[in-house]
Amino acid sequence: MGRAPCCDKANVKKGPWSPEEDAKLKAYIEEHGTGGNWIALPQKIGLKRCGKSCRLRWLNYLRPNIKHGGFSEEEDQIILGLYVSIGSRWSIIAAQLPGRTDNDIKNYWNTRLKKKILGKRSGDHSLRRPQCLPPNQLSKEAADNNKAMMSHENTHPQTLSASALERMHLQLQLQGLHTPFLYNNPSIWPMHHHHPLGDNVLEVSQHNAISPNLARQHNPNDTIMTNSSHPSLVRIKHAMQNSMREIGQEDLDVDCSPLGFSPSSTRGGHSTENPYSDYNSPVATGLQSDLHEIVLRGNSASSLRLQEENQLMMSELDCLKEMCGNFEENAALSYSASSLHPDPMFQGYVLGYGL
DNA sequence: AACCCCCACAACCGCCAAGCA
DNA sequence: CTGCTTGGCGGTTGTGGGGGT
Repeated sequence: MGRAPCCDKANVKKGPWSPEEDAKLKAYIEEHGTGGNWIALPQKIGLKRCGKSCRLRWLNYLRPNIKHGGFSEEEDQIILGLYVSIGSRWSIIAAQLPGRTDNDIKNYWNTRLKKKILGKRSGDHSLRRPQCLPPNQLSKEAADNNKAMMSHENTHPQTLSASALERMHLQLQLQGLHTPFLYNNPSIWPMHHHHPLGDNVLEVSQHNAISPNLARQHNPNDTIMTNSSHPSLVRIKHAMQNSMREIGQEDLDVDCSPLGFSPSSTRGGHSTENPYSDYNSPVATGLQSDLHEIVLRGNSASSLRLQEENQLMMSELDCLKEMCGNFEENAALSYSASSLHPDPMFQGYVLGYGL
């Protein structure tokens, strides 16, 4: 048995609101307020609309001081910065832009801003994978293939969500970086040797490992980035900090978010605070758990030798976890995990994911 | 002029969590 | 504790207008 409908769907009007309906709703709410019950409101004012529809109409269109269209360059920067940082949590992003609604920002992002950013590259090679389709195709294909993709993700942990990939694309686009490393090593690209990040991968150089164990397992063809003073990491962090400063959000901590995880614990929340601001928060801890889970899932069918290696890796990760207090070391964590993973395909995946 | 396609935006849908009886 | 109602959220669809052929 399904969920009880919020209203009598047979007797409610759908589709665009007429000026008369708008006037009725606006006049009533301005005089009486919502009464704390949207479901009962349409009956009170004689509107043949669903309560949820009334609420949405009020919040997104009729409410005072709502701005429509005409997004400024500054607003673009805020939206972009926050999207890269926290993903599609539109209500949180909207909270940073007075007069803008989450719906408005969502629409603006999906129809214009994303194209403006990602569409700069003509002949976009990142479209080689279905998850990297342009926005309009992305939503349609995502809907069509959702079940298949979910199933695929269960059995192929190296598959990134479209959202995570998109955010990585954007980050790299913002940083304007290139790479010869993964890009030049198709053997480690997951998904039928299609690069997980399209053509944008950060260039990193070989580096001292954080411990002898990490160094011991270091594949000479691989790249380990475990030192927080590594120039590339410092550069990324500064770029992130600068972009946050530019949009007037220097108090927003950029820690953790560059990993690109989308912690489920924040889904549906009502908080407008930055979920990544505290490394020891449940969200940040969840981030680490996500990484552990990814690594473990990748190892689920490992041999005994690989299991032992995995055990070693996990203890290394625990050490790193203790040390992780900022972005640089979070990046290092993902790099270490990728470098240690026994499956070359998986190494490439986490390596990319970490950025 | 008619048709088609694309785009932008409004609106809807289903899920989730909080609150309450 | 359980189940129901409600509000909030993000994803998706529907619709109308503009431009191209």
